[in-house]
Amino acid sequence: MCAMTTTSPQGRTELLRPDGSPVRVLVVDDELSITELLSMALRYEGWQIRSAGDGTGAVQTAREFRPDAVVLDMMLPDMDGLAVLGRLRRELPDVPVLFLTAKDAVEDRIAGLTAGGDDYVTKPFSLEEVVARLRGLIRRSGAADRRSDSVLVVGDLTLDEDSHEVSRAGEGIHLTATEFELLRFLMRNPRRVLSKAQILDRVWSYDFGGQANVVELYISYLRRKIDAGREPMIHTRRGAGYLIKPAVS
Amino acid sequence: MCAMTTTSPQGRTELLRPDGSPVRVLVVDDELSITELLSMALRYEGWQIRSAGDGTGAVQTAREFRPDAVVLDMMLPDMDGLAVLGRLRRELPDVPVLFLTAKDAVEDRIAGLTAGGDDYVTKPFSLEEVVARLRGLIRRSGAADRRSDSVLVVGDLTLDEDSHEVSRAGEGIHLTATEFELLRFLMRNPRRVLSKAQILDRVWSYDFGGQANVVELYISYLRRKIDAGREPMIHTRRGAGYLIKPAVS
DNA sequence: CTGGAAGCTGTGAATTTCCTGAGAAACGCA
DNA sequence: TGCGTTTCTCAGGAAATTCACAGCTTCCAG
Repeated sequence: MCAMTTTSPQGRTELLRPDGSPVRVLVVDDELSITELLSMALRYEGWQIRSAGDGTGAVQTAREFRPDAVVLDMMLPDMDGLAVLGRLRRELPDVPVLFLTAKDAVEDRIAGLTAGGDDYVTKPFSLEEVVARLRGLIRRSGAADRRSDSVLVVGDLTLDEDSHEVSRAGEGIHLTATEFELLRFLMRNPRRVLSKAQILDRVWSYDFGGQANVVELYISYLRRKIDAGREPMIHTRRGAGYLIKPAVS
Repeated sequence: MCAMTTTSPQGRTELLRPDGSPVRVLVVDDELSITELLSMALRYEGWQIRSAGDGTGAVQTAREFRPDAVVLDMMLPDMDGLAVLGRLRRELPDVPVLFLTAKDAVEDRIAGLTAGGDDYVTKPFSLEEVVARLRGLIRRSGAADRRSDSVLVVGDLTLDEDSHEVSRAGEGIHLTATEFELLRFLMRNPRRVLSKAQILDRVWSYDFGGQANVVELYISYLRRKIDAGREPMIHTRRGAGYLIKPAVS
């Protein structure tokens, strides 16, 4: 009845640790709104989340929580991001870290860090991006059970999360970054109606304040590239949202 | 926490908690008429309901009531909706929340709310919509989730609440949003006569002031699409209402 | 058999929702 | 810096949906 399954609440396949327990992620940011937002979204992935508001708390929590991955803001009140990283590494030498950083402060410091297999996203980020990067990190770190499953397939449409390659019926399709994220979100929820609000919340960055019809616009772009001439896979449910499903159905 | 389903003697599927006790829902709104309306409708679902009129009361009640889901008006007298959400989350990190919000306030403030798996409906809402969304949230918040839970079946007629797809005898049928909600209401109460007043109260928003014969109209639409030629499933009980049941009977 | 009540449905108009072209602004890269 | 690409706003138009109205049919009581 309540047995552990490999199917997440969304009906997608879920990352699990080798022993079947949920993946653990530690979120470190001093802005409460950010930790809340991330905690929510990552819990929804079926992961176990703890959060900390500063470097000291992060190291402490890490020590007893033993996370499989850490989301770490580089800008913390009490400690420099690098210092936190150092101490984290002393506790958990192999844990992969996803850095959160301001847009402009990227190049200099992060570049070297990600060489070790870590990754980063810039603020403001989209949740799809964070989730995707985290999944990648966890998958590559070997903490998760199911390895090398980075390809989403819906009908004759495939999307590779690692190489960012998309093709339909074997034919390669070039997508822009936003188009790619939108399609990934759709494909991670096949045959499910996703409202424009859900899509906006998930695919666009959390501070996006624009018109909601960007979703319509990008759906329109995607259709041009994905459905173009062929049997349509992206469908509108008027008054409800959009969904993707195999063409033959 | 995980929800399971059982079938009541009336032939109606209801959500239950793992230990067999009824699902608990906390309703938070400052308008008494709204909390009353919702409490009534949700109790009718077989759920256990508590209500609160402000943020403080909501947090207090949540602490001891431990609800499985919360219906939360974004516009409360003492606290901002987001503030209430924050405190609720501290008490119950994983409880799903259904937000009630004014129609025009959608764009600005909802951003980010559906990201964590929460959902919202705009005022004025229809009860069917609230119930359906709540069922979805509760279902998805549980560890065990079977896809079939989202599919209603009556005879050879099926309705998928996730994909919003309807088919009879395997043949897909396109329904508009209102038709879909009406059919869902009928199918959730098979073999039961539903009066036009009941239907109006559940399927149309609570402030609907139009002609009562919209129900007849939409029943007519549905028949054209569902029964069209085939053995009829939607029946009129003159002077009483309508009911749906399997064709062979 | 008949009249009224209840229910059914065609017509059409108002409204909502969605799609998409055009162009401005922002971005990335050389 | 300059150029091509990407993102996004705006607005017009197309299409779908909702609903009122009114005439018609069906049912039933007397």
